[in-house]
Amino acid sequence: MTKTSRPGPGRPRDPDMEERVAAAALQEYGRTGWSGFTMDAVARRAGIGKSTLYLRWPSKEALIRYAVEKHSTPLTFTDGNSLREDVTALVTSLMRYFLDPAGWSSVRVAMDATSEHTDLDGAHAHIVTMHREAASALFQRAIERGELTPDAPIRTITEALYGTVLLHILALTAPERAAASEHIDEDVAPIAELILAAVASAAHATTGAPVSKTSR
Amino acid sequence: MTKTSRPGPGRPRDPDMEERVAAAALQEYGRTGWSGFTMDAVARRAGIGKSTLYLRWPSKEALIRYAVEKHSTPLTFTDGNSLREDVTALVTSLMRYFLDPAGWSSVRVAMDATSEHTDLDGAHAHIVTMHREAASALFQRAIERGELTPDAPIRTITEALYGTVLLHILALTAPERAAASEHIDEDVAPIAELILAAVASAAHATTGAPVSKTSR
Amino acid sequence: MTKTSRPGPGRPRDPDMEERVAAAALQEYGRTGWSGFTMDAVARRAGIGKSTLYLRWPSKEALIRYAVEKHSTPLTFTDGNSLREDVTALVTSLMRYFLDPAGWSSVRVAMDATSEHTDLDGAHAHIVTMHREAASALFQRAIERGELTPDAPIRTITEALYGTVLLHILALTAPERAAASEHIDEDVAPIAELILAAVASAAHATTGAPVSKTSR
Amino acid sequence: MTKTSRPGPGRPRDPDMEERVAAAALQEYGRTGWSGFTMDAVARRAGIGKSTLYLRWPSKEALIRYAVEKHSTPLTFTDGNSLREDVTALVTSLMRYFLDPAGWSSVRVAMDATSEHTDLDGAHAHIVTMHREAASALFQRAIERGELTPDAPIRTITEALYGTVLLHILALTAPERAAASEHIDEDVAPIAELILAAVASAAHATTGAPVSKTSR
DNA sequence: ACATAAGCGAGACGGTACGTCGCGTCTTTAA
DNA sequence: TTAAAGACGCGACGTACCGTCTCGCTTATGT
Repeated sequence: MTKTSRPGPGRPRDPDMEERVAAAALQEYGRTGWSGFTMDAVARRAGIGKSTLYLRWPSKEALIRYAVEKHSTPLTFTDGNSLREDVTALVTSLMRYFLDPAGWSSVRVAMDATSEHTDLDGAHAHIVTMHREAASALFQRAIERGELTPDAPIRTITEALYGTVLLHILALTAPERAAASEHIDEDVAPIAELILAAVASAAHATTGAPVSKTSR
Repeated sequence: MTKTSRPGPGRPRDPDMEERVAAAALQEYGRTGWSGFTMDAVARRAGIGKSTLYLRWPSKEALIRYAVEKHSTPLTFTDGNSLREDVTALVTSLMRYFLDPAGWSSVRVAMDATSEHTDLDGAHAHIVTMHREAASALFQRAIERGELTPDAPIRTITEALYGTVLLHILALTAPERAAASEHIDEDVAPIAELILAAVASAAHATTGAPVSKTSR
Repeated sequence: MTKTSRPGPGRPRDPDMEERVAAAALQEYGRTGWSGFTMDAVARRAGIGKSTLYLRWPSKEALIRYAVEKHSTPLTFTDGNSLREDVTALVTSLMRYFLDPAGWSSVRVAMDATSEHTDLDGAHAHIVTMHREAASALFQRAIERGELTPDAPIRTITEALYGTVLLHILALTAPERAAASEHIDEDVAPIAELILAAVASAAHATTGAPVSKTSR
Repeated sequence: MTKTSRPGPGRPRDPDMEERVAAAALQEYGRTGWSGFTMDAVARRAGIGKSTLYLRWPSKEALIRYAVEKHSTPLTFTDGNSLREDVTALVTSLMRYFLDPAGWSSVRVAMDATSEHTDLDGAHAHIVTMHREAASALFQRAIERGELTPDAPIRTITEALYGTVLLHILALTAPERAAASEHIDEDVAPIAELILAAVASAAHATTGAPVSKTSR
């Protein structure tokens, strides 16, 4: 994305700037979406000139991609002692992430990437891979603890976990979404329970080994 | 949206036009997303003048909202004999819908609606309500048939069903998405199974903490 | 320059606008010259959008050319009774013209046209031809009246007349130029006398026929 | 313009550079006029950095002023034996000077100086004074030789001489200008004759109204 | 010899104008 | 009355140049 060559002569690039721009870009994107996301506004908000913007990022798409990638790792994967604990933590963390403008933007960028001619493929792949790997690690630990059979449909379970949270938030009205972060646990509980129920049943269905008494 | 008054004098409105415009709008939106979705391009593709566009729809948002609402009811809710049958049919139908540019556009519009200043709230509400009611009917029938307890967390189950399908498609790469419609059943089966598993577990438990005996 | 086709459908072009723009353009050009002559400023001053500007004139050069051509005919060629009278009137008129921002701009445009890659050739030809024809008519009448021999070096005399006035003004300092229009006759007299002296001598030298007693 | 203090410590300024820059500046200015005369281009052409440019000249105007002043003394004033000889030599020299890009640039700079906010007043004064003094010396010698009365309108004659040459060249088309230097004498002769004729007439008369007996 | 000081090429920086294109509005002719 | 056409004021696009500002390097003088 940015120039990586040795310093050489000439004024060095301002290292703070990329961070300020990324923040400004996410604020603008979160405020109005693609329509209303203008390079002029980002430059104005970040207090820089447009030429500096285009010196680093060749287009609007490249800039929003950079901003999303830079801010898309606030997910805290607590290494808990049980699947229940891990799933609840992940759902909570995910819910917070999707309620945050930056996190929600990453989802919208992933969706916009499904259009052709958007130059957003890289961002899409980055986002998908990042989340997939995080969830895989979680379920892998569950398998190692014996809470999950090795042949469990991990990919589908992951999709169910992420998708349920995503759609739960997508279905909220604007005022509901604004107030949601104050009582996250109430929203998290039923989703986590459903996922755990699905996992338990799936384990039964495919292997017959009960998950109920596995932990501790 | 459109005028319904008596013919009166003057040139009659072109009845085909709204359909042509809706199709053109969805094609344009599906092609490049918000960027690249221009009224000029829609008018050009539909073979009409821009003023005709603004005569019917007051803004870009109104047009895309209209187009999405018009094309967002191809979901066939087969009134089958079992929950398994109904869920499989819904997941299949949903998968096809999301793989279609028009259906996928409705999702993207719902996402764009989460930004303030987009005037897309109406579209968001329409889409959410439509799907929610359809799913509710499905699960209501299951309760009547005794396949589901009346206190099952229908809303969360619905979110899981829709969300899993949505995220499954969102996570596909561009070539995978292009090829997906040829072997839908392979993608549908694991998702349907997981949902049914979750339903089965939930049916055996009370709403509070159905799987709680698993840990501790 | 502007579209000349039949009205047809569509909103007709604002006929007032071209005049407003030409005036604004000359004011801007007169104020700061090429540097500082910006399309944005012209649009702002004329109260129109930039697109309207570019709808009519494809470039900055085309606009200034148009403005200069439109305002470059205020020269009043009085059809007097003697060469002396005509020359004095032309020198006075020319002096006033060159002291006026619009007239002076036409000279500067003609000079800029001598650069390659300026697309100002048309303006140059227009200005030169206009003045040349006007002066030719003046001297032609003098020949018809017998004040000038038919083989007089009209072209050189014309160049001397225009050139002397031009350089007289070019050599003025800024404050002198600002005050010059208040006492034009003092500046005009010696120039007119010199031109007439040159004409008289030239007539002697080439033909021997005295000009002194020709008139009245 | 340049620093004149004692050497002191530090790297001495490159003596060749100012000449290279002046040449580059005149080439750029002659090529496209003010539009297209960019500091970046001058630096590029002269093979130096922009900071070096601004170290010596505080602005674009200062640079072009310097360049014009540096190259504006190629006029050779032959101290001939007669007014005819001197005038012919000056007209020839002037014609060559105005046909040369550098000389012509000095005229254009003088014209641009007539705009306010250009910081070109110094250049304007320099150019005007330089030429005025040269011509004055010429006519002063003629007076000393008795070829001209002491009360001859020297200033107006000078303006006529310079102005006629200037306008002669200004009225040329691009191809004519390109070919003009090959047959200068043909262009010089009529102009010199006209000026000499005017001088001759003026010498025989008093300043007031030398040709006044012609009319009325 | 070695610090000090200035010149120099390079190039990032905050701005602003370029000429293009889309917005939503307006004003016309044609159906 | 509606359709099609297209001019209009506005503002963002991505590019180029302005004049300023660090940089690393070079080339001198003064210890």
